[in-house]
Amino acid sequence: MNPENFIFEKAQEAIAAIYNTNIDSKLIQTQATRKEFEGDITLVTFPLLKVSKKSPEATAQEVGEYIKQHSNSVESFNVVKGFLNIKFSTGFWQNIFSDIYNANNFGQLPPSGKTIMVEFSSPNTNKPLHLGHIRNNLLGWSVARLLEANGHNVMRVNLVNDRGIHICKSMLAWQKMGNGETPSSTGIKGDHLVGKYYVAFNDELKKQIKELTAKGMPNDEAEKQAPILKEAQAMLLKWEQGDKEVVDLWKKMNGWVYEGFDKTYKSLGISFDRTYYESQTYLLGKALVNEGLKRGIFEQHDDGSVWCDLTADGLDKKLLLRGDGTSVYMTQDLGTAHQRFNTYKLDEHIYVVGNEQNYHFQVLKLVLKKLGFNWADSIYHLSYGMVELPEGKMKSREGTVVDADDLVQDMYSTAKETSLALGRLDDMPTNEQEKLFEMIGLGALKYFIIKVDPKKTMVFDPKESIDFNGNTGPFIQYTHARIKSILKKAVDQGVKKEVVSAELLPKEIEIIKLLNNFPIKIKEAGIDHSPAVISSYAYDLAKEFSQYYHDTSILKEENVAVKANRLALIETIAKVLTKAMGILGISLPERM
RNA sequence: GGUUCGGUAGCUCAGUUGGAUAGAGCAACAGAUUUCUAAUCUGUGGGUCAAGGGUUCGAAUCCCUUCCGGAUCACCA
Repeated sequence: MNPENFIFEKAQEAIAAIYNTNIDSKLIQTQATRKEFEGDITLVTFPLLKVSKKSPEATAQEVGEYIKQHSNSVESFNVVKGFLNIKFSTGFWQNIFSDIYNANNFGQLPPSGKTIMVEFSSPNTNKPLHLGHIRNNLLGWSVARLLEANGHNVMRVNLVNDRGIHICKSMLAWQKMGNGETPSSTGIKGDHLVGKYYVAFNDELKKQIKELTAKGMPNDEAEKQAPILKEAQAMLLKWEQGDKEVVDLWKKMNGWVYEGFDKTYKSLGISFDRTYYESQTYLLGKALVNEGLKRGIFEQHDDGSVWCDLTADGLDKKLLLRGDGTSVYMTQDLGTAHQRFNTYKLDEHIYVVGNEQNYHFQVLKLVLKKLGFNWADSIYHLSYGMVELPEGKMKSREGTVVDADDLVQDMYSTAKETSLALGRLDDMPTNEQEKLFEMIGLGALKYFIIKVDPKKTMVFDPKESIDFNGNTGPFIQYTHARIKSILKKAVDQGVKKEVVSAELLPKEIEIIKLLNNFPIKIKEAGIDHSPAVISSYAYDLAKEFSQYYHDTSILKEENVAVKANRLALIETIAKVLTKAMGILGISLPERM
């Protein structure tokens, strides 16, 4: 029995008995008792005054007395202003503790039967991943884990933007000045090599624009007339016509990029159930639009282009098909959403995409709704803010973009340095050490990013994120490792661990409360799609343990029963921490 | 300008359906340790919750206005 449920029932019972009336269950408001007062849970009596027709204090007193008399789980109660603080008996907490200790896979909610698709990452194949992508990937990944903990069947998908003018830019630059360079001939990672030529293209473009304006051409005209841009556009046309030479080059260079991406994903601990490519999906949605046009939902302009009028909904008119019949971004997204909901019978579809596309998703849902698809309401845009550096925004032009691979490497090096300096890993084989440094470095990075509310613009300070103290991933990892080590020692000593009916310290009750909250937190976080809830929970739990351990050196305890109880408690903490760390993606290798 | 999301300690961030004296970490200062891993723990200082008004027993939280910042408003994706 949960404390909340208990009070909920008892309070209703009490009010029915004392005031002879049934009240709306919404009026029963509980909260955890604040630390400065005695008690475990608090009933707020202000909403009850209408029924009791008495002062807050008197009402609290009456309800408290009733509950105390009619339950042996309540040890005592006190009244402060309008707040009724109730303290449970030790036995009550022991029961809860015992239930959690014996539960299998605590924190894993029962199967919901729902299938949820999470689309995230969605890179372009013309340049390597950077810090912004990292936020996207980490969010997508942990939301997927979180939803799995909620019992849903989750599909992780990636939609790679592998076509379009920007890809042709890299291709053209490589053709012109690449001298046949390949990742293997240069030793450069494929995505970085292609990115290099994307930059080269832009440099050349800038140069040509400058030359044209020097000859007297207006700037905006020059931007359109630059020969290299014309060439890129011609290349795109050739690609669309299936020109063999262009398509082969496209395949070759994209192949390099995919190899590079695979490495980056692997280093982040991320994978997908399915990868979609825009080159294969960009024609989807046309039929949908044409059907909508036939049904009079959309309108056609004189040039043949098709639009959806959303002005009645406070938005603008949105283009769905160009005059020449070719599709735009929106067309494709309409089509892929339709296809995915049909194929996989999705109950929900989450898109992890930056907040610069808020408008796009607003329109997407609205247009689908207009087409009569009720599942449009099951689309959720998990929108996240930009990542900035302490010195300001990242700007590719100024070279202040933080590259994903560099960052992961940096985190690894720092983790290694710090860990080795402590000199406790001397007996660990080198390959295990490497694995460990990876997870610590990555744990720092992941936790630092996930703990921030997604919709906020965040500042990423590399120095702060690799701190190992305080509210950080490594602190949680370390605490977890510490508990494991204590438990191992206990096993070596042949000490028992079991839940026994011993007296509980206040700190222990606090920990049991926290543990008991875990499934509630999972559910709450799942509804909001917010893994940040889990990160702060994990930190609280780790911190509680640290304080607890500091106060009660467990292995030194002489009373056998108390010792067994304490070991059972910290084993439960480890269990919950393991689950939480799994959701955050910061689990350590077993050995540690 | 329209739409939209933010603004909480010096810095980075929490803050539950509106509840009691708004919390962590970092940084600063002062302490603790016969421990399993000190990557720890305790304490101190630090706040006009952007500003003003409203709703009510009660507001960082809900409503309105203003100020500041981001994003967006393409036949790009």
